[in-house]
Amino acid sequence: MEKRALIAMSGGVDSSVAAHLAMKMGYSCEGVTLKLYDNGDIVCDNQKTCCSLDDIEDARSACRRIGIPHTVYNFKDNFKENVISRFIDAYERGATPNPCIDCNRFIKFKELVRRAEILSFDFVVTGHYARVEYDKERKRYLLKKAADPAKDQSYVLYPLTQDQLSKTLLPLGELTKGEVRELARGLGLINAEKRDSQDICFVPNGDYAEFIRSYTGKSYPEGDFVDEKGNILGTHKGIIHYTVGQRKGLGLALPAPMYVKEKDIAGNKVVLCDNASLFSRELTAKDINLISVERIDEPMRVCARVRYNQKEQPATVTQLDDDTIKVVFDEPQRAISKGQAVVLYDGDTVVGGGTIQ
RNA sequence: UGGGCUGUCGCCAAGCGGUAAGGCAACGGACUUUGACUCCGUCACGCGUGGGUUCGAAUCCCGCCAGCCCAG
Repeated sequence: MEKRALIAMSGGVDSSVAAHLAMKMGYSCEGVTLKLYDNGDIVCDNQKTCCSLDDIEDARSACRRIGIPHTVYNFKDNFKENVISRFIDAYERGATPNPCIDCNRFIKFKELVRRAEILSFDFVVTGHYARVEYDKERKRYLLKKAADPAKDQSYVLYPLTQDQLSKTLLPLGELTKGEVRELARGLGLINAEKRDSQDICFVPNGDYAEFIRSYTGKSYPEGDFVDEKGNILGTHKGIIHYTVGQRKGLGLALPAPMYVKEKDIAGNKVVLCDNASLFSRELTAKDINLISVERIDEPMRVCARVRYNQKEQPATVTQLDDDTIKVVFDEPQRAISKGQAVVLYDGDTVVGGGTIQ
């Protein structure tokens, strides 16, 4: 019997080509676009979103071109609860969230996979640049980097569980972005030249602090910028405007550039320092997910990324308990930020990852 | 009121007679399915103000204004 695949289609080139490739692989395919929010809910002044009405139309158009049915699932409530709320909570706690990872973890690979099962699909397909393989010896599904190192997105997929990986197909893993666009052109897809998405999808204008303010209706009071000794350097615009390692937007004219070292939520202070003081060697991460191994029993040599698009850095990881790991880098890392993900690699294989504390 | 010092881009600051360095900030762009970082570009026809000297002044001279310090 023909296996059925549900393609998560954003309206962009990548997922459209992924749909085509899934077809070619012989699956019975159906495209779905997730409605994650209403444009009226967000501050929207242009079309740079990944889930706007136009994008749904683009996805529908691509499906028609490819010759598969297209539907729209309403995930608005789920998105609000698991992505937007967590995003805001993180900023209010002084952390720096990565909503794309939450969206993958809670929406695309959890709720969508669950819905797919109910509707008796065998697989969920996405346009992520990464690879899933089954390792017979270890009897585990592995998540690996994409063949195109420039577009690799394995970092944002580290939360995938064995069960989710077993039901996930990532057809773009072996391709470069150029090849994907070439395929799209050949297929006559209208989004072949559509620009890559960027910024937070629900904050298309990039002003996330303004988004939080208008979304919550709260005000985030001004406070002091202080140096590491506690000297007051100036006044900040409200603590949610800043993130660790940030330089721009402080508005302070000091002899040398200053960066955000940490945020003191209780004191409503933003602590500033010079670049050199931003480096540290270790971190702990919670809420972990391990992929290539069941558990890290002994200190393990890995390469780790502390943010998206960072070159991996050699480190040693130890597991402290079921949900906590500690990572010690060979060299100090710049601006390790609470709320961001640390992802561990063994060569091209994702060992696992967690949320930096 | 006497004496001294200072006044150059939003902030700091070079310049000391030859046609306005630099840093910080800001703004714009590149990069980027997160926030950041980074990179590139822009940013004083004018140097408190009014005169004067000079081929030529932010740079020299005089007056005025403003600020700071000391003395009453």
